[in-house]
Amino acid sequence: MVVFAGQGDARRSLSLLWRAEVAAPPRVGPGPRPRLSVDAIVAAAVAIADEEGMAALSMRAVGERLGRTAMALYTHVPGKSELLDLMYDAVHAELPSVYPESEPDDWRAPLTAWAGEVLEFYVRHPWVLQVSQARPVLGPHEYANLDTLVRLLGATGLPARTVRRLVGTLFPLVQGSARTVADARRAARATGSSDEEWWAARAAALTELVPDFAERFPAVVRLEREGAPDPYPEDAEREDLPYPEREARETFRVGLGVLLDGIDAARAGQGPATDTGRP
Amino acid sequence: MVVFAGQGDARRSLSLLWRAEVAAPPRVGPGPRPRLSVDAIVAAAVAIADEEGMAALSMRAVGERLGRTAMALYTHVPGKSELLDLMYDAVHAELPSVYPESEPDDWRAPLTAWAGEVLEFYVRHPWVLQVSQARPVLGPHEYANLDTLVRLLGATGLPARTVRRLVGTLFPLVQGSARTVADARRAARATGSSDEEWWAARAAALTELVPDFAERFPAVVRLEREGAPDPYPEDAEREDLPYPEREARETFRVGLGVLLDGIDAARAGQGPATDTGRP
DNA sequence: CGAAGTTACTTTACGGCGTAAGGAGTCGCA
DNA sequence: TGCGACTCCTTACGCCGTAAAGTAACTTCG
Repeated sequence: MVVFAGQGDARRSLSLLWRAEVAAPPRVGPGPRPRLSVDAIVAAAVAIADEEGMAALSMRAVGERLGRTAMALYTHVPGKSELLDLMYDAVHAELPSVYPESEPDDWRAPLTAWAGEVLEFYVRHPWVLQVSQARPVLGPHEYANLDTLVRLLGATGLPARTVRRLVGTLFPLVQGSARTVADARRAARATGSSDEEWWAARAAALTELVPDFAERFPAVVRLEREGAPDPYPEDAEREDLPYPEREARETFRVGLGVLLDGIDAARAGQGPATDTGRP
Repeated sequence: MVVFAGQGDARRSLSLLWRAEVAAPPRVGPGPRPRLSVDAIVAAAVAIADEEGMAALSMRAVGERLGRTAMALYTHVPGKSELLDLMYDAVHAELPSVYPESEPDDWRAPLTAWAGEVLEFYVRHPWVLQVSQARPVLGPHEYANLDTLVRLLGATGLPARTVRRLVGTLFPLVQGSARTVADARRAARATGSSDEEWWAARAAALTELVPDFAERFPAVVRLEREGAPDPYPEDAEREDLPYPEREARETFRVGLGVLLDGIDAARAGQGPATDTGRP
């Protein structure tokens, strides 16, 4: 009728994402009372993805969990990819937005806390790392988290251009670590022995098929021999964790520390590496 | 018959991955001459993934491209996931292993070159970033690339433990940037205007549905206003590239630079952030 | 030289997936 | 009271990975 023609798709997705913000008419009109809701669908889908992984997430599975058929979902949600967007944004609501500074002008502690919080978040919901971000989701809770990070990075005093680029650096770092931690945790859950068997079979076959491995990849072999040892005293608090996960978390700590050191260097010099205008 | 019972799976996968190394009997025996080969199958699969993306990669599609049926592949390859492993390792053969130093003891230039090379590699084969690494592939070319990185990092003089952790930091960084560059490039290919339309519809719907966006996410809004401008003189060489890709590449450069600055700091101090043993 | 055995590939089929199309039942309102 | 809007269900289509069984090509052995 009026001018809105054609853009229905973007509007539909976005109004679902921001549905809490839009004043919800308190349900009138004809038709049977709905026994399903967007929130219930999203919650069921998230539960499946959390418990059984992304591969087990199907429209039929979500419907079954709610005691409905798969097709019933399509009344409330345009399709699976939009449902994924909704799941993605919904879980991001778990992330806090306030990170106290331990002392005035302390940007490092809040940033570290933010990264740690996001790491735990990804480990709780590893499927989030598999949601394609080819086109951004643009939901409220993702924006809130982004806003938080930008605010914390702003405290470094670095120019907006640099902040923008550090955002694009911090996210992959945390995500990469989260993937490793999540994998370590999954491997630890897998019957314990069966996973070791897998590795044993793999290693045996490798040494048999590639007897000259050590000569061909000396650096890797040396690293595996020298790089792995002694859990650090600091991790005593975490002694409950299995070794691979401790390793992964330590990698995260070190990587983040190095990056923050680099930010510090950029701050001090106002940026040999960040300001690209040569003198 | 003999002792090898049970472990056939790992052996099968690994001997396929390392098949070039294993002395190939020059084909004798009965039966029709094979018109298909592992290499041909892997090449066809890689071509499909490169050209049409991971979603278009199906056993039927690979078979069709080779003028065979899908089931014909199963004579040469155990299944789709093993084929993915083979594709993954095959393309890694493109990565060089020698990165010259510009001057003696220069670890920074080779590392930067390595990261750049790997970035271009991921941009050429973005589907590689979608191959699940829950269990490592353990192929020869992946090992070669890993060995190269470890060697280059070894030149920093940092202890093996730290090197090990930096490996786990550098890969996600490059992969994250590669994802962004690849997305930017794909967006640029998509008819040009249609992608802008998508954004326009999105933005219009957003401002309509969330009129108080600027008040709720002030940091994000400020960043978008201030962080985006002026392409740098250094990028003149790249003036051919569309703006989003230039942005993504600049993010990569800056992020990597900051991380290398952090490594430099760790080297200088032998590590406030990397050596975790408190004094 | 022919039968037997091995191998490469095809055909058919099964149970999954996302979702289009159409039908059945429930409710508010004219 | 009945119309129209609405929720949910049934059925069906064309994809997917791959198991099972059949066919034809080829070497080897009797």
